Amino acid sequence: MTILDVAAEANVSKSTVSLVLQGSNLIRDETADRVREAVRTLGYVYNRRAADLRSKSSKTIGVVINDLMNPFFAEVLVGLERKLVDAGYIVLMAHTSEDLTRQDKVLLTMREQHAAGIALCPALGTPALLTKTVKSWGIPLVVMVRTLGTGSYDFAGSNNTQGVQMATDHLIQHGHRRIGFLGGKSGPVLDQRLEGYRAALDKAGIAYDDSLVISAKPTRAGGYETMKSLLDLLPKVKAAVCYSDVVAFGALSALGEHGIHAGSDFALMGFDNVLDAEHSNPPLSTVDICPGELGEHAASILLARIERPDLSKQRYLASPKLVLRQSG
Amino acid sequence: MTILDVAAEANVSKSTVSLVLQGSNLIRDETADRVREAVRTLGYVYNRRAADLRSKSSKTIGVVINDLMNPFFAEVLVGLERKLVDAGYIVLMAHTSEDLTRQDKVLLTMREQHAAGIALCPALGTPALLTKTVKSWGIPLVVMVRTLGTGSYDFAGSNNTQGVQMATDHLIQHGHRRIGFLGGKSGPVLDQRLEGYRAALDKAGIAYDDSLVISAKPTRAGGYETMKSLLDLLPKVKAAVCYSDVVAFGALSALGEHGIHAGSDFALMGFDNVLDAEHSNPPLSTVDICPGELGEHAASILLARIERPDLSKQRYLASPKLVLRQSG
DNA sequence: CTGAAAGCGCTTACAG
DNA sequence: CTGAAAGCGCTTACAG
Repeated sequence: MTILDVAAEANVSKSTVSLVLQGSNLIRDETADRVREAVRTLGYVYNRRAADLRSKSSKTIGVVINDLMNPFFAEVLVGLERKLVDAGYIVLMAHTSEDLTRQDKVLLTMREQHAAGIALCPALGTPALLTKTVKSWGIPLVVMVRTLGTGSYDFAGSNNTQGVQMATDHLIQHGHRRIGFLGGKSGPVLDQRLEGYRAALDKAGIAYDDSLVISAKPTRAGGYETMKSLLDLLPKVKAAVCYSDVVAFGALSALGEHGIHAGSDFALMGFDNVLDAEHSNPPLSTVDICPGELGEHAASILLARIERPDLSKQRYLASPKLVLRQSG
Repeated sequence: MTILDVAAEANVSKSTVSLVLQGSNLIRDETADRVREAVRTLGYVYNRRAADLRSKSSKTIGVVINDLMNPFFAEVLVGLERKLVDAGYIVLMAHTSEDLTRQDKVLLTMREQHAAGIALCPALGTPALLTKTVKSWGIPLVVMVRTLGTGSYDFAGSNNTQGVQMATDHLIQHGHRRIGFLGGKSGPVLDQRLEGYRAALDKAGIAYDDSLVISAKPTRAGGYETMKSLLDLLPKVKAAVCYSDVVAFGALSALGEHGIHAGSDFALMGFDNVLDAEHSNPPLSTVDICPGELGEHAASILLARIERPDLSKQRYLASPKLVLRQSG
């Protein structure tokens, strides 16, 4: 079943069918209607891959995510996907679990599939060079969430330094002087967030104390472990800002286990404002960077780049907003 | 840059290049090496779409998910994707947000893209007929999580009735007679889980009480609302089984707000055993259906169907296991 | 406004 | 074991 069959049914040439299918206005309405009628009666299905091959275009976008288990990335992905589908694209999705080998593999696959563009949340340890590599393939790229060196590439992320500074400030304003920083693994995002933490401390004239900063994977388990360490080592600390909401959820669990009530006994701040933060136990005070919108912006940036490859470097940085709930 | 360039570089015909690229053993090792060398020096990239078009095959699988915001589905997706990628496929992902129109649209797109198979978690309200429709397209289909009528189609899900019965039994064995059922929206899964709830009650000689069953969206917000309703209307009820873990997390939040401690003051059971359940506040007692493995099984079923279209109907039903933590 | 012709980058019988 | 030829289902100048 091809356009040839449709052409025969509608008594036109296959060029005419093709033009109608593309919504061209070169064809008389009457003829176009006849073609569409034929499409319907035959149950013809457009073969987009053949069309893409011939026209050297593509309607698929590759998106590579490294941690879907984290609701933050799930929300980013949903926002991104929605926007892309609405623009007539379909997403080739791959999950790396922070595995660089896997990331290279799926990137190659997306290249073989002739993706029109790639939205990448790079796995930890990704070389900054990757942005140049993808560019050399001729595939538009938008990097998400984690910066990849200081080169020139399209990016959608958040102002991490400012955000964590706001969270830390808030704790300081409520009288806390000894404030923990929990979770996060080495990488650009941790560096930026830690910088915000230190900046807030500096501004308040509080000395930075290494033992208050406990690093771990940005997961619930990581948050749980870091909070337990903090409680064991420094039982007098009564406040902490977390690397992310997910880390904060784990910390909440550890707090609960110790019979400590977040909010009244201990002030805890998250980061991201994932949907779950509104209904955690207790509801989490956090820094809102609108994960879904971040994904939508990434999509817009990529789409713009595809349309006009010579655009100057695009950059979206979510402005953090403090959201105060019960935990801190 | 095509196989013609590679052929020229390696001094062979393009047929030979094609054969080497496909790993055929028809080509002498020496020649094959020369071709691979040419591929490397030229930086040639295989055009899989052209190959797929010509050979009428496809290495993409469509997967449609309706609620990625729910960690259960995220875990299913990750398991599914991992298995598919390892088998040499790449996934075309779409998110429906329970929107039937959107679901129809992405299904059509996947058809136009010539997906080799489709893994579908149907949106609520999907007509049972859909399995036949997709079959009529000639595309292998595996339905996930939610059954779609009683027809003959490949399916991967869990034994919901048995699972909820186990959770309810557990509560009954601990002396509870008035047990709430919280959350869940009308659909096959809710019916099955409710059936397990009633079966456990029946077996224990406890009358079913309509006012203890409170329905709502299967989200944290839904769980929060249903628990608040339960607490307001029936303050003497001290136990509940939830439609899902996510609902239970919301319920935990409402419990906390009322100063009620899950575990000692109120027994709460979840369903799914998502990763988060281990580190909620308090850690959630739940029914484990291994979401990730469910996704892997869905992949295996689909892959088997693609390999052998005439296989008899395949069905995977996760056997639920009780996981007792702090909440109940 | 519509048709005949060439071609996108591959694969696959078919010869040799 | 390797090459010449046809063709997958489309699009796109080019005529008319």
